Amino acid sequence: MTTLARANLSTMSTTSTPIPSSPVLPRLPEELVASATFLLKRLGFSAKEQTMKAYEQTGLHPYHHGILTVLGDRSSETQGAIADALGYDRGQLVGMLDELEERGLVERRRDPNDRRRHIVSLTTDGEKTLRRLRALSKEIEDEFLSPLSNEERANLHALLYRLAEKHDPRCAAISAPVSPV
Amino acid sequence: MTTLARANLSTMSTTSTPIPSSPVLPRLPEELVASATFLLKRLGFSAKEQTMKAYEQTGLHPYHHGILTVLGDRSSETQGAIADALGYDRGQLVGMLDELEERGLVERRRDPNDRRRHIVSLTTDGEKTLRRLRALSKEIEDEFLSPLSNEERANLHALLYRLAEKHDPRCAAISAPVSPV
DNA sequence: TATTGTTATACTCTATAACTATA
DNA sequence: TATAGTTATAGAGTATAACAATA
Repeated sequence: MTTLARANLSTMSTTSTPIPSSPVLPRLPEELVASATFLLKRLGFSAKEQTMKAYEQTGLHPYHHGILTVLGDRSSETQGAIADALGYDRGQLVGMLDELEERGLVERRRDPNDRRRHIVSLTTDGEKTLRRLRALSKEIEDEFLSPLSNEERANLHALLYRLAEKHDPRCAAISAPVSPV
Repeated sequence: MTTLARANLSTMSTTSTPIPSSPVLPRLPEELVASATFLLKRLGFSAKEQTMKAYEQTGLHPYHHGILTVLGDRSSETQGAIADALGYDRGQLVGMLDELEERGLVERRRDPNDRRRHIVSLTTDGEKTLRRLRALSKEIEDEFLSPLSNEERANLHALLYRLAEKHDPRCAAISAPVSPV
């Protein structure tokens, strides 16, 4: 606002006649914006930022949501299976599960058949929290995709999915492709 | 909301999996893969990883490319303008420019009109390196988008750009002037 | 000896703010 | 006093490896 106007003025005053066509507005080189990969990286970062911001109110991180989702999907899993499914490091997962357990959202019990293993499952509170996080995620997604129509959103998803099949094989292990609108 | 067809396979109960190469790939919950935002975050990360990997051979980082591109586009800029254009932190930029300067790719000179400022520009070697990095980036992009046809790539880029206009205003069209409020 | 979960360590980013020299 | 560039530092995040219990 005022800082922009001031910067503009000072720049104009220091040089005699630079290029009058564009104002001094910080913009990315066209060349970079023309790259889909570049946009993908920037938007992925924006999406992550916005998601984390929105999750602050819950006291949980998006990766907590990931864990709860896996457990909601498969009812119970060993820690190793959870880590592998999400691509998390097993050592890191321990701390995340500690936090979820402290809040009473998941519980760990020893596998009687292999006492090295912990079998993790959702508590009732965990299921409730999962439903809340699902709703929150839907809000975030709706906001993030708001510039696009429903058809465009489906189109985008289909294209991203095609890329994910190749670059993020964990996404591709599902049998069927996306059904367009 | 179910844009994906139901996965018909349970975890490990199937023995007739037609894919012989990979054993049992741990998969993400369908619910997550169904989210375009989720895919965007994962793919953004993959793209970043692959780019950094490819840049290793050059001894430079992708953010170095960003800086060189800005300078190639605008011939010379102050450090603050470079940082603002790319969204980098000014403090961080100093170190990056040190590295580029040590390699003789850019040069800093004092602005005689305002001796606080450094005006940065490409050297001849810097221009050559920029051309090399452009070619490398093109290769990376081509590889990353390889599952898509040319038309699909253009389609994807258009959709991503629409999102970037909202979430990463630095990407917004050059022609769009700012209405001073 | 290999594997599951755990813990500790070290290294990379990033964000913040103090500092200088100019204005 | 405010700004451009520089430097230092602390915190988060991440990657790695050592470790105990069990197979």
